[in-house]
Amino acid sequence: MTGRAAEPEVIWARPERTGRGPRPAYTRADIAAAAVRIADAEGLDAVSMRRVAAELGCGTMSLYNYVPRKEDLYELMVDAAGGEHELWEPRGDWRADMLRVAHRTRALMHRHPWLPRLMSPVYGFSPNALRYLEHCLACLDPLEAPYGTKLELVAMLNAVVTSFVANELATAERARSLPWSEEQENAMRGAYLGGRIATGAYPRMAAAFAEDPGPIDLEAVFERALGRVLDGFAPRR
Amino acid sequence: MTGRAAEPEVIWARPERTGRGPRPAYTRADIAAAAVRIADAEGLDAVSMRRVAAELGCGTMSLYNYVPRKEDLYELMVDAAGGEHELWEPRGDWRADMLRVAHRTRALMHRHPWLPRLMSPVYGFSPNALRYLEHCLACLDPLEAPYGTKLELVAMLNAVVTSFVANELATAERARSLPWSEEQENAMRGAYLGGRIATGAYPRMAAAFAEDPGPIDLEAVFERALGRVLDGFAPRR
DNA sequence: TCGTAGTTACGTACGGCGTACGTAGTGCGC
DNA sequence: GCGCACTACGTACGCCGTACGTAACTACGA
Repeated sequence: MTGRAAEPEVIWARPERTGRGPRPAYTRADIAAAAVRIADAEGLDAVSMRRVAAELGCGTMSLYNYVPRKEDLYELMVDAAGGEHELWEPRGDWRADMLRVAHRTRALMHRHPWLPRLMSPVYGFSPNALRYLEHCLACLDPLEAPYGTKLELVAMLNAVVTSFVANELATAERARSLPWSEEQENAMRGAYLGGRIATGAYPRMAAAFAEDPGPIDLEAVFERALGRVLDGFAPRR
Repeated sequence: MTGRAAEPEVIWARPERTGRGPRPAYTRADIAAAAVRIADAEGLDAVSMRRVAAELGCGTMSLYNYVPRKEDLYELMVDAAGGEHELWEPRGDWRADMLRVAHRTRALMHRHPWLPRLMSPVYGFSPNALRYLEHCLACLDPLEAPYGTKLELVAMLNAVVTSFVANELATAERARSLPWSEEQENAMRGAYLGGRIATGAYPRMAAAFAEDPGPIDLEAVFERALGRVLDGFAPRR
């Protein structure tokens, strides 16, 4: 063995306590909670090893006893958020159950607006992610399809929900790091877009914007999107 | 006017040349190309203002004459990549045309693996994004639906493609910043997952993994996903 | 025609980041 | 009860984005 720093590992496989040495002062849950608190209050970019350590009240480098790399801290955060997902006994209607899953996921992301950004496929197998996946599959028991198809359904639903919420939250989250307000940002991007469209170079875009001046009902758009995804998996008759 | 540093602006609205002062040494395209070259070769995290300036052969701070903030550099990159999208005259079959769009988008993301990470909804209105959108709408001319629905279709297709490719590339891109190889990473995550499943706590996951030992055909999965999205928008008969 | 305002170019510097490394103290397993 | 694996954490390094100041330069208004 040359250097042991480069040994691959998943944080979930590493035991929280090994027996030897002093009792650790914090649990993984403590650390995740601290990081989540910071991200909720000040945005994901405020989550640094130093900041989390300060929140916990310990030295910066002590954190590295619990979390080998910053990426693992992110994994902890995603898993902690996933733990808030309350599951239920499926009622036998897979469509209704999956709609419920999607709505809860959206609500979760509204509560933790940094979630979409961390929703990398890599973090897909944390303990709570496994719980969540198993629950989705349970909801899909009534659907007659191979598990492969069911996994594709879950993946697609998650993709659509994540993308939708990311869109919803985009400017709001962006505004955190900008030296001007969200309203200014929106006004300015709107003005620019209007100018571009007014050139006549994008006739269909122009028509699209001219089409319906009514306010967009995000809830309806979301519901429609979910319905379409699920329709794609309904057994043909 | 107090400070003019905080005036909101889109980089695309700012003229490349104002007339006064010395002739700029580079164009926006030069800068975008340099950044894209670095990201392609060394990963997105290697793209820093210093690195891009070095690639161009100018001082770090000179870059800020062209690009007010690093985020704008990202916008430039996304737009430059979008410029590679070759468009065509729609043939009248919106389904076939949208499939083609999706396949080209996927190919583009394979060529520029950092694209999914930058595919924030905020960058949605760069010049080439507008071109792309207009082209999608042109492809959708034969589809009898309001423009709102068509935009929803494009958004959903993009979400699915982006999520799919992000999944495809996940470990490969991740391996760039890890001190161990992609194979080690995969082996280790696989071993961990196998261990979790072997506990029996996730019976459906276990069944899913036991179901089909054959190799997954990514192309087929992709095609199926696209088909399902488009089905959701096909006019009911 | 010429002064000057608005540019470009870019060196220096600041505060922050992730984290490698070394040292000191602690408590379980042999 | 010895030793080792662990915890705690200060220091330091090399990055990062970027604010600011200075010098050279050019097109415009007088």
